[in-house]
Amino acid sequence: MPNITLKKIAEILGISVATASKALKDYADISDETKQKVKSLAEELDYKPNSFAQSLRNRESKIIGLIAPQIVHHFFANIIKGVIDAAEEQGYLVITLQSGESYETEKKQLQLLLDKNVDGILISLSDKTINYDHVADIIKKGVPVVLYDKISKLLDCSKVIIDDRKAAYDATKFLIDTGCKRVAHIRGPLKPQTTIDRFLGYKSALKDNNIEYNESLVFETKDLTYDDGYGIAEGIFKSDEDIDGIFAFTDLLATGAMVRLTELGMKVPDDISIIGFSNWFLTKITSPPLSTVDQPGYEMGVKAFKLLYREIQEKKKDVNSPKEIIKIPTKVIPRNSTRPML
Amino acid sequence: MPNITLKKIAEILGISVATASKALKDYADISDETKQKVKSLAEELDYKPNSFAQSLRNRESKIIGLIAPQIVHHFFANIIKGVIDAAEEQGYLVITLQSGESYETEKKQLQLLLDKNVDGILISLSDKTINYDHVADIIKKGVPVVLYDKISKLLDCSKVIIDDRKAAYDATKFLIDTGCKRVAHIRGPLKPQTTIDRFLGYKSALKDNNIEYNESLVFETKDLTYDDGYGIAEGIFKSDEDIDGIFAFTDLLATGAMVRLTELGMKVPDDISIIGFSNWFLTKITSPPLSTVDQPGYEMGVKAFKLLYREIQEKKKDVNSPKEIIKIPTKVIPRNSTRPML
DNA sequence: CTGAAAGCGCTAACAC
DNA sequence: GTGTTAGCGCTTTCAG
Repeated sequence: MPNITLKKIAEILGISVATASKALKDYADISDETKQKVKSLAEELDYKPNSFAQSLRNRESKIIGLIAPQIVHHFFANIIKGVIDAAEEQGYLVITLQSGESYETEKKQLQLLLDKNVDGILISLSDKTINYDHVADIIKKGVPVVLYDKISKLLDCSKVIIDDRKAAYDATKFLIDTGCKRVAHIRGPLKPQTTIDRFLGYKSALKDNNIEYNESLVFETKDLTYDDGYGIAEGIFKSDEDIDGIFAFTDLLATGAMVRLTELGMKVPDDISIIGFSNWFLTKITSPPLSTVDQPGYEMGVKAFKLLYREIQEKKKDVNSPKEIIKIPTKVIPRNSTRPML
Repeated sequence: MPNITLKKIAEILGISVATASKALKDYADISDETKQKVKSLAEELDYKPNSFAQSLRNRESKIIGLIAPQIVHHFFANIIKGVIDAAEEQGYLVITLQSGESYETEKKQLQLLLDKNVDGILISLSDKTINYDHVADIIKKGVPVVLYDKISKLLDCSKVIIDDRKAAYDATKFLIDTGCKRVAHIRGPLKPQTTIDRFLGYKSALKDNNIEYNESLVFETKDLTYDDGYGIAEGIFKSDEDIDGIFAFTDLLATGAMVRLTELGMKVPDDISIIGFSNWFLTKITSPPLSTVDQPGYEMGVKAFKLLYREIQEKKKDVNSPKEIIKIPTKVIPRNSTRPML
């Protein structure tokens, strides 16, 4: 059951393959009559151009690659969804790969995508990636690359990121505005840029509100899990610093801390206000529901694809506009783990 | 900066393209010396075969398509991860698409994948899909297709599913074994096969334990959300049936019900035991942590790919082994929303 | 052991 | 307006 090819259509109609090809593409130098004949026969036979042949000729696959550190992850899943939707709208399909936060895997994945001749790559760097040559190399080769979320300032390409610093600033300010005087910060190791940025946002919100930064109000966990939040909470409870507010690096950390603090007899938000980060699904069902910062993953995915798409188009036309960095705005979602605004 | 092609390698070495090609593929009729020369030059120049040309010749893309109803979904995200990992191991890449539970979209997506000449397709049917011709058609055309999770018995192809009936049976039996006498069931509309199967499992567990099935212990919600669980709980609370156990169709439903029931003054698990379904992440952080049934998504993804892979191989060899249906076993995860086993 | 030739299906420059 | 030709890069007979 061989597939319908242009050749077959041409044979049936007694015309040349070239004419058939042009007719389907509405070339100006083909008569309307022929166009009609070709098109209707193509329709009738359910002709589908062979994508391999097209790609081989046109040197484009209409496929892009997407590398995420994780897939089973609310935020990244949303990004992936956004990318896929936006891509589909432009006739692109998406090959998704996950690095699992491993530098070696990330490197390998990148090569797999290149081997498949994807038209461009969207990548979020693994936390463990410290050398960026693998990405720099392909950028140098002229492959359109856009970094999203986990980026590196050392890489010269377009990027889409959360405005982490501002987001953290807003969250911290929100705590202060709702009456907190001694705001603690729970975060992971100061390694990824996001951690640094949120920490800086936290600090500058304090400063702008004339609260002195106090190192002993910063609690560092090993990972960013629920258990880490749960574990660190006792230290907050026992601290002599009269902590009355917590800005946690993630919702998970916040939730863990909230549960533990409640167990220890503190009332949230009356004794202590807690705000998380990401607006994960789970924040709606904690008790009390967790105030948080919404990180619009879907939108990020859409924007990332659009940037990449533009670069792909520009590459075809051999133009080269400057790299762009898009910061996606976030917003504080007040729920009941913080006090109401006065 | 043109790419390295076989032609270039052949030119440099003063041999023919054909020889170069065969040398790289270790054909028996090429001298070891030539093989070595070709291979080392290929290595040196970082030669990568052009995948389009290969695909065009070999009629295979080494890409498979994956359609899921949702991506932002713990269970499906796990499946996707499993598929991608298993595929990568065999040198396959995965194009992921989401139907968003729409029949029309599902149909369109399928076509997009076909147009890209994927070597096979993994699909989980949308809840709204009632006509299966779009899938039946491509199976008939000989495209390897494996259904996973949301399947239809009407489709003649290999399938990977959760043993829903047994899982529900086990969950219900677990409630009974831990002392529940009047077990309610919360579920969505009896539309997808999974809903039916879990309902049947619930019923037969009752029967096997000499508990009469009672229609008024079955609560049907419109959707499967937290809010639906929350909303239906009052009915359970006010019921005259002395309900002391709930088997909910999903963790979300269970969590919503648990929160509401607690608000209404019931003690979980002392007054009422609750067990959910799926072992979503959130079950670990509810209070009390929710007992549930683990649905191994990752494993399902791996198995689904393996089945598909086998079919792809068989198709190449033109053999045709019978379709296979794999049921993935689940297991009850006892946590604190149910009483301890005696 | 090696290479010439054909062809996968499509597109585009160029000729008629 | 239409057809011829060439070629994208690779694989695989088949002839030498």
